[in-house]
Amino acid sequence: MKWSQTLIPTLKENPSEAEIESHKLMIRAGLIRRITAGAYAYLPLGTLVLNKVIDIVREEMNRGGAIEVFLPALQPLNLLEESGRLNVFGDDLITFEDRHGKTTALGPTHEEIITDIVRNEINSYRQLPITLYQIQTKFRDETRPRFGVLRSKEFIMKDAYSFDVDYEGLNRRYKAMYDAYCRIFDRCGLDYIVCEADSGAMGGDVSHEFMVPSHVGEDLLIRCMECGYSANRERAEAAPISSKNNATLQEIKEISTPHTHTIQEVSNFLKVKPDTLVKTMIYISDGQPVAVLLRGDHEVNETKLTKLLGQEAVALADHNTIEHVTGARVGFAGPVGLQIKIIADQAVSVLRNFVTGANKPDAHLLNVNPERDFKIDRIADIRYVTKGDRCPKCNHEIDISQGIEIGHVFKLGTKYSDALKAKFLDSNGREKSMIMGCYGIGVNRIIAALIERSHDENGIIWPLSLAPYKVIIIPVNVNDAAGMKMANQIYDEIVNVAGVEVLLDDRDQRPGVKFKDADLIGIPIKIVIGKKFTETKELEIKLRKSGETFLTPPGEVHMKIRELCERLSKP
RNA sequence: CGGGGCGUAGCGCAGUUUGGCUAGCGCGCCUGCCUUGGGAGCAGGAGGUCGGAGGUUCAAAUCCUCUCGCCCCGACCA
Repeated sequence: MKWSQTLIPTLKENPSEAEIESHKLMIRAGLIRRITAGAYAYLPLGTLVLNKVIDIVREEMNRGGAIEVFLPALQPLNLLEESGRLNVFGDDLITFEDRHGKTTALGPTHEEIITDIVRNEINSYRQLPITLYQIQTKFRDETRPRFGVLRSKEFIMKDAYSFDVDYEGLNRRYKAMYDAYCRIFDRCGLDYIVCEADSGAMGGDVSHEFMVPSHVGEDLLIRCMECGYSANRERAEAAPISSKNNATLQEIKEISTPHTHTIQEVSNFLKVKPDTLVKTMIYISDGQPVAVLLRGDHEVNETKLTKLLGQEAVALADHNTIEHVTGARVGFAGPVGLQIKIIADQAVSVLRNFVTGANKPDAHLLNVNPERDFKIDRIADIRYVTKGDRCPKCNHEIDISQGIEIGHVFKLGTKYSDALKAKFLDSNGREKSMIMGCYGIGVNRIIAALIERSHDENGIIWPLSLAPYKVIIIPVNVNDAAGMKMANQIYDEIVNVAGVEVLLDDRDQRPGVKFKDADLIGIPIKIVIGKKFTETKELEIKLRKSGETFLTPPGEVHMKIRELCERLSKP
């Protein structure tokens, strides 16, 4: 492609709309333009990169045994009602009314659609297993689109769904997809971490997230640098806190604490650290209030709590219920004297002589101790891991960092096949629910995540596999006939080499402009026809990433390019 | 949805507090000259309903009311 023939609108200055590097660079390099909040247009360069990613995803999904389909973005509400997810998605769902008054949604994901197809078309174990996937635009009315294509209202996703006759089959399918994901991200040149994740609103039991470590990531990664344990925030566990606390039990004492509602206020008022306080939170589970005890510096993990209580969801009790149950305003609840079930976090169970609310207005209790002063009904891990916690596997100190989620694989089990009655007859003629898995990749996010990890002060640094063009030819002076002739000759040669896309910067611009632009758009290999060519008839080949430079006679250029491409495509 | 900020030329911004504007600056764009190894120089030029609507005033980018859009923090988020 010749630069003058395409549209690559580069910008010298940073756009005011962008906050993070990848977003700034995608705009400056002319990959994307914002059309409205959370929706971006891909310009020619961005489209080329997008297609590179899609090609890789498609190849590896096919290799992993998945079969491509293409589902509609328009979805009827009744299927979402049937699966019970209409409420789950709530306001995130983008809907509209058609001319007949029927409400239709723009698909946020496609479990229901694919399950509907499969339940209609597959009836026998003989037709299973099967994994179907598509690459489609998804729509979610994000409360706050952010960071360019990292969180947008409209985004491209590769989503795959597997259907098996049993869990052994699901495990094989899961492994095949997991492996395909590794190949995809490897080929994209991404550094990624696989971490255990909770399956969240998707349902199901086991799941893994593929994360790219980045300080702009919106997810927290809990990792052990010693043994490799990694999990997301919802899922991560900490090693139990040692119970070797031999402190003598002190006498319980009530103390006046006017207007101290929060842990911080109590902590300041009593001049004690938050980790010697215990907070008592009243939750509603199955319609009944339960008390949840946490150390003052810890936060409740509602995902763990929900699972522990065996509920679909739990919620904090409202103020009236709290006052009714505890006899005091919010902020003064404590376990002593409570008539409801008490669940204590493991970290609380090993504390001695701690401070709690007194279940009276403006009062707290000092030197509270379990067993002596109240009874714990259940001890469990119900909190988020925090700094200072230790690895549950090897007890090394845990590391907490941020990451961008680029892929997620779930074992769904029968959540959707039960809800939507996707059943088959097994070899004994018995009807069974299909065992499902689902597997997603954020295609746009791969691009943004890659740029976050691979850029310098001059611009993007593409890996060969995603580069919109592998080679850029820069004739330093387009008015120099000999140089231009050579540029065109080299262009013709390389353009015919399979798989080596080349861009010829034929603009009548000063060399500085062309060099800056070439660096900005991140083309891996640069061929410069300038001073050296005039002097010695040699061409200069320079690598974007390392800055390495080679001088090559024109006759050997295409061999050299081949060689460099081979070298650069190795990890 | 709560809190904060911003809408002035394609992009980045000044001017708004204290009304006087025929609205300015840098980049980009167009023409010519000159220049050609890291975002050159000179000269000339085009480009604006100051987000929109209404109001106050002799006079509004500037003050008031409403409205639309965008960004940031939070809440939210397979």
